Amino acid sequence: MANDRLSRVFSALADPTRRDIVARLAAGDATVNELAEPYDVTVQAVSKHIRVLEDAGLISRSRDAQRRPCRLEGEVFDLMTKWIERYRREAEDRFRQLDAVLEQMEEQPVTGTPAKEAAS
Amino acid sequence: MANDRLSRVFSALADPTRRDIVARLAAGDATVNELAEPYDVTVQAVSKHIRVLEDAGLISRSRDAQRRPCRLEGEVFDLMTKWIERYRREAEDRFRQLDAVLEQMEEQPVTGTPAKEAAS
DNA sequence: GGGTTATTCAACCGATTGGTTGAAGATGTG
DNA sequence: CACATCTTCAACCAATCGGTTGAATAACCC
Repeated sequence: MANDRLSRVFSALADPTRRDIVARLAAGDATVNELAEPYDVTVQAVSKHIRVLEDAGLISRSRDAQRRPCRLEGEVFDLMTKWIERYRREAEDRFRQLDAVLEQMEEQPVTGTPAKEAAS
Repeated sequence: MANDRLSRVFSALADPTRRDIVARLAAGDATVNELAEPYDVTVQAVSKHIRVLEDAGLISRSRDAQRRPCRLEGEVFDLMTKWIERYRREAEDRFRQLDAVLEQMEEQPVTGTPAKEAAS
């Protein structure tokens, strides 16, 4: 369950260590060992984190001898942004609508029809 | 662990059912029962999902008799968008830089200084 | 007050997660 | 080839997660 792309991306970014790794990769490519260095967990744990980020499509990896340098992939961010912006906009639109309704109610207070719909 | 705001938000949105709930709330407020109706899980399960969304600050709730209508909160989206946009921009900048470097390498191929920095 | 409706609490369960240790691959270097 | 380095695989563990059922709250309606 929750195997779709968006779920994997959000799930990957739900961990602060992984977000930190993303942040550091934004400054430049790095190997597993380099990425693992600042944290006080084993390099295997970081390797797992990187796997999660890779599966989510947030990073890609090449090969340089024994090293597997990680690179941040910008594309996936669009996927998130699109989802987020869509619902944020709708929420804001609704907010503006509510404001309008409240304004009108002020001008011309309750007459009849007790308003009780909205969702259904 | 992973108790900071951003972690809670990303984690909340990592579940497709919860994203669906957010999507539906973008169209208008709704009660727990109304939200639970379309899914084939118990209302308790949905209640838990809503709790998670509320703890993440993605929704707020009021009271209407026994009902607890849920409303989408737009603000939190900004938090995500800011984080995302920041690193997306950096990734894209780096991408452009790389392009420039490759271009220059084409014009004037390898001379000396074997270039081996970038991350550290 | 008694019954109904809406929601949550509590305890439990199987799967997943983030971590560990230890061994195995993969690859350059003496 | 032997060895060191970088990375992953495998097995395990405690904690969390998404779900369940059953009981408890909360508020309305007759």
